[in-house]
Amino acid sequence: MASREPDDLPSPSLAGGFAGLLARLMHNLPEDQIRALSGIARLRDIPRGTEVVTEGSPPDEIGYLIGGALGMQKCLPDGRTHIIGLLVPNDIYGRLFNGPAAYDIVALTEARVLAFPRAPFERILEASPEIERRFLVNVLDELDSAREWILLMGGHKIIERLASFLVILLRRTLRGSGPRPAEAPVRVRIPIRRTDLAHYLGTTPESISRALHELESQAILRLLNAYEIEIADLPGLVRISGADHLGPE
Amino acid sequence: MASREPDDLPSPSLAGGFAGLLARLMHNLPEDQIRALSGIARLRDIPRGTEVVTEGSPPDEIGYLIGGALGMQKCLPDGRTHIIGLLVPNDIYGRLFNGPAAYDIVALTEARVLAFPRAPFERILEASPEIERRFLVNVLDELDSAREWILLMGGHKIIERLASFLVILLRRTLRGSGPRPAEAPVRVRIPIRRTDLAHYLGTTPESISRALHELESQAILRLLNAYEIEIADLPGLVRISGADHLGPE
DNA sequence: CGGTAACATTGACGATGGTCAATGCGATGA
DNA sequence: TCATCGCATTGACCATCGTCAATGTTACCG
Repeated sequence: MASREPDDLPSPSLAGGFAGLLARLMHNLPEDQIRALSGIARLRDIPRGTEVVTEGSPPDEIGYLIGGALGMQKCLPDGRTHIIGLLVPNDIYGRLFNGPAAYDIVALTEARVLAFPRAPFERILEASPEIERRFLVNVLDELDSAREWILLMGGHKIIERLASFLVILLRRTLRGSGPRPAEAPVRVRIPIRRTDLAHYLGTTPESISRALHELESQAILRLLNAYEIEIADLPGLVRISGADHLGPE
Repeated sequence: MASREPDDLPSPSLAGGFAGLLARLMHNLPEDQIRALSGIARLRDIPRGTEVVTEGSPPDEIGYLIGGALGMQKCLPDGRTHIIGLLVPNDIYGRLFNGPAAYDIVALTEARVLAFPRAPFERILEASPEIERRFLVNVLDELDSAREWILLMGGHKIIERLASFLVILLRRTLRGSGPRPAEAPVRVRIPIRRTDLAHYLGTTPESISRALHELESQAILRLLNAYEIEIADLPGLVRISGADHLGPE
């Protein structure tokens, strides 16, 4: 049970104009500003493993992730790397006005981004406070996401952390895709390898594997293959993720 | 070895004018805007245990922490609480333009803050893009702090997490206080109780205690009392923490 | 079609740390 | 001064998880 490619590009067939995407990204913006932004946007496909942003160097672009997954990671002195943030479609990366990046950003899968060259983007922001405020709100949301991860990492048992991860992944995956599919079993794609996921959750691939199969044996989910799972009991997953831990299962 | 009061107010004897503080908070701002901000600022002393911001309700003020410690915490369905962020002097809290707070903010010790009523603060921000951009940069820094914590929580052994915590605490405590005292033993005050610290690091008070005394037995630090420690071997502490950065700032 | 590479899984074992219970210590108040 | 309260510490025990080694599975390449 192992497929070698976690890659997953939903291939949004957008032909030239990004106005729709941008409108969703920063809704309620005046028409002319949407047009100004889409004028400098460039669609880029990024092969897996590419370093999109390198720690210590000021990033030369702001990116809006459309497909695939990016990981923010930090290399420790002992050679190991730690993933400290996962970017899924609809996330933004890059820094503004704010010096060099503090972390590497690496494509964990093949990825597709809408890239804004940094300088023109900043000029547009300076010229239009509405966009800047929209961006500020986006950063505040990122901050909430980060705090959510801190909460996740506080879970003692890794099955709790894994459940939290899946809940968050589910929510973020569904985010931005129309109406919520009510209460049917939902399929989710884990966009990264076990090793990366393990680093992300502060554990090991072996423990990830065991926890996943433990969840399967509890009928919380089904493992279709190494990267596709089907959530069969979402309330149960949520319960494990943080609420209930009185009895020993 | 236990003193009941972790409280600690450095008592900045500022008499009426906050211009100096504000100038440091948002340096490079024009004089008139500093004055506009200090016009609406209010100094508040907050007793320990007070809920400064309550989850779910839009905060009615933006705060700049001067003394003491605030904790951002989340109450889980099972009644436990998790600390997901620690605010030390020079930190900012509060949300702008952005809906209700996602977490409680509680005074872990007696604390002193410079409070800006939300509405006038937002008006000043809307009227002056410089301040707004400054605030954006501050939020981006907060985001970096949060990611730093995620990295910290990824450490497998709690002695690593504790060492990371102490390194970060040291840096944040020193931040904003003049030049660095070169290589002498540094005294640091842990501003919170063992239980809170344990929740923060995703562990238990017992393990915190053991890790602290383990560090002492390695001559990395000395425990003066439950809340005051003296860092005797900073490089050693950094080495154990796994990271290699003790940035300036 | 094999063969190999890359990754996931599984099992065994030992270390780390969570849990429970008991004890120590400092502050506060009668 | 003593009693008590809140918290920190310490010790014993055992569940959990990290580590190492072996095996299973899939994709890719000759």
